[in-house]
Amino acid sequence: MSDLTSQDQGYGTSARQGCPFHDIRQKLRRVGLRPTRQRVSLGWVLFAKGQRHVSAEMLFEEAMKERIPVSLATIYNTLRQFTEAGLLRELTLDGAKAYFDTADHDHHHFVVDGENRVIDIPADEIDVASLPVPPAGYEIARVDVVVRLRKIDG
Amino acid sequence: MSDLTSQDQGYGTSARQGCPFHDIRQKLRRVGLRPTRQRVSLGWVLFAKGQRHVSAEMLFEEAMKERIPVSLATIYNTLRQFTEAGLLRELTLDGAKAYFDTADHDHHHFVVDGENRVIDIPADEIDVASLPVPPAGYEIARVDVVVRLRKIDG
DNA sequence: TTACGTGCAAATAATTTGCAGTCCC
DNA sequence: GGGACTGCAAATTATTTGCACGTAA
Repeated sequence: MSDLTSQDQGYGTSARQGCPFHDIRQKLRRVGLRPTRQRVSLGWVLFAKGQRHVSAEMLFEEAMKERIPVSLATIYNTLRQFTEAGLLRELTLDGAKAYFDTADHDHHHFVVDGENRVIDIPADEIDVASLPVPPAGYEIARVDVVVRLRKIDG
Repeated sequence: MSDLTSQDQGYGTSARQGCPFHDIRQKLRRVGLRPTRQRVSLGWVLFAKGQRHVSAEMLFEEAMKERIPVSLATIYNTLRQFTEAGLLRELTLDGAKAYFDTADHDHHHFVVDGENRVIDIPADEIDVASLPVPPAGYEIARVDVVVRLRKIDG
């Protein structure tokens, strides 16, 4: 915020393959969020750089690595705002940490019991037949399937 | 612990319908947990009294209501131990709170977005066809389906 | 008896919030 | 310029832990 004023949009030219910054800005505007420097940068990490599952801490470290000046509080705010805007999905696993994944496709998740790792299950590899009837007054907003894995004894 | 010594096992005779305390003791012994006063009492609340989904806080309040002298730390310990023993299942939803449900049947869950409410989906009302192939070295331990509900706009 | 369990209070860990300064439109 | 956004640090919330005492086997 003080030592990076000259890197307003680029964070080094090598990171600009495909120049997705404009796309990110559009994406943010479309959901009513001001494309601020932090949001655009974090959006780039999440949507252009291929980070699919992150916790607040992971995104923070990723941002540090990319020389994106951002505070942890803003990471939390941004994850929340992106989630509320529908750009991300919260995925809460055992333990107290929340994970977020990019929400642009329909998929489910493998999670390994003790590990902090989440693996996508492509939508066509799983099939939920016969959804239950929701209680009166409610409709199904979405269905999350979490397939918990166990290391094969070895 | 000091004012309830005379209620060692009964907590009032009216609560003993069917006298499930012995069953609870057996259940605990079977999984290698000493049937202490607290564990038996909490087990009774969870398994005999029909409490199906609880958070630590809910179980604590329930225990207070039943005049079961138990500390919050013991609630946490007990929930953890029961879960490790396979008597309970942890169900982590959005937000920081963990929920636990009795694990003796195969079922999934409805959850309503903003509310602290969990509703069982009977196993026969949902059907996951075509499970995905787990990554090499792993096997599927269990599949959790969470159907998120939204109040029909009113 | 003796190891295991429990209660208390203090310690952690993740996340949120209040407020002063900053930036986008 | 003005309201939305960010950063910092302090506050909250859920949960864990260390240790002295109590209790089941």
